Amino acid sequence: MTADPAAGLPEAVLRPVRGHHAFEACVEQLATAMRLGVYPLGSVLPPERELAARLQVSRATLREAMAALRQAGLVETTRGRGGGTVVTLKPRSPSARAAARVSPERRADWLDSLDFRRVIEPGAAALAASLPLSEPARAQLQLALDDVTTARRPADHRQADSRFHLTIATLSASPRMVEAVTSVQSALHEMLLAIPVLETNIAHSDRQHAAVVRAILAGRPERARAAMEEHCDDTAALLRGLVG
Amino acid sequence: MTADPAAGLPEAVLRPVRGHHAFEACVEQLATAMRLGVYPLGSVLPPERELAARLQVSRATLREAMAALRQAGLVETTRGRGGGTVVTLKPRSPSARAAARVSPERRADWLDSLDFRRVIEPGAAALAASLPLSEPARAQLQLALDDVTTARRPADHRQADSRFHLTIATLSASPRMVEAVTSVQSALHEMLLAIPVLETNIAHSDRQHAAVVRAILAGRPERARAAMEEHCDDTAALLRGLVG
DNA sequence: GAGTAAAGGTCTGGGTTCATACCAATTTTA
DNA sequence: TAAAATTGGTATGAACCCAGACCTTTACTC
Repeated sequence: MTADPAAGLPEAVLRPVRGHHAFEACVEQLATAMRLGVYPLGSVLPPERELAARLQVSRATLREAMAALRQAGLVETTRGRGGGTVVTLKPRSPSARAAARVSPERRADWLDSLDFRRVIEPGAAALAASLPLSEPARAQLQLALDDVTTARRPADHRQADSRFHLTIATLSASPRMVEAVTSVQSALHEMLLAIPVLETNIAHSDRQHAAVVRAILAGRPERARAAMEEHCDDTAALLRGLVG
Repeated sequence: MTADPAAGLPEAVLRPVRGHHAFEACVEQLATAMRLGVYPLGSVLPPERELAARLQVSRATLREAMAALRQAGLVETTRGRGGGTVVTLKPRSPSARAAARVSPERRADWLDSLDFRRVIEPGAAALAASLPLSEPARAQLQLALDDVTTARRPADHRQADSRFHLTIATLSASPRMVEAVTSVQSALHEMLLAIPVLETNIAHSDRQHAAVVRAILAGRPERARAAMEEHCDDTAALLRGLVG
């Protein structure tokens, strides 16, 4: 008799070993970073050699990605000292394009990201609240919150919101957490762009953001978690019906 | 004036674009699956073509990985119909090898995985508890629990434990969750092997496992989360000192 | 104005990976 | 016993990716 593989596990555990081609992955990462406002309109990307090192690809490959971004109009490049690549991607508002053209796989991934988010982001907030935060860190968090609340146009608000959530993740000081939140925010961003959503209740959302920040700064993990959970639940409720 | 990239975020968000060489990633995934008991000793792996499709690599690349596993003595292969690749890797007991030879990066990753685990596994348990589970799913969970409690040798217990946690993740029905738990369990497994740990308190651990299962089967998300959190905290407390 | 520094642009040789066939061994089945 | 089916084994040419060196443009410094 030979042993059986554990029922059901193999299918779930063995995953595609890498997304796609390296240069596509670079395009994806950089475009995501720009869309989420990590590199907002007008900011300048690091030099090619540095970016290549950070993404652990050769400069040749990174340059292919850059060429694609340039061609797509997301960035512009100038040569010479003091030159570099600046972001020209303007934050987009939610468009009226129907979500009908979305593939079932993507739709499933979106729904998954909502479930995952409800675990990961409250966890990140709680973790951040449980750590002793440096003064600069506290200031950074407060600044990220202010950016969200003062953003006027919806597109700017969207980017500031992503940055806010990413900032909390970085404060948790856990690389895996940052990666998870980045992934989730990217999916969220896609959903919000693809869905002709009623102007979300920004005031409501901002109150929840503020509550999360208060709890983190006060060092109250459970409270931070609960506040973020509520925030995720409200957002998810809004979206779940529209993509289902 | 040009916009600045959001302070601190770029460094955290831009991550290496892939784990380099596809065949190494395949080796890693397969070896992990075997070590964690997803494919226990004596089980037979899926045919090469199927594995290649699942990992989304070419068969040539997958075969390179297989050759490495074969050479390392983890698997054996026979040809012809009914042939295939069987697992020959015997589960290892925690060895007395000191953890001193571990690189600082790995050590940091280990500590990170403990923080991350405290968020992800309780979240997975809660999510699973919040879903209506099919009868086979309930049976699978119960079976996984029984495997842990009845395992005699420490090495078998270790594998059954990994399988138990992975099973909960799959019941949460979230691919991202499964991936996160797999990553965390892999790190945990490394730590437990590298550290000459006192025989952990298996009875205590089993009681906690049982509590988690009860909560999940009863459909009590908060209780499941709390039980799993306690379990993670206890394990982490044991490990944190030894690797720090 | 000459020189240096910092950035993007280009080239080359070699290793990896891919897709797609086709071959060989072995068991099942007709 | 012969044919079919399933599985691992092999081969080939194209596309991709890498490391490193070198060139060009531009701004700052002396």
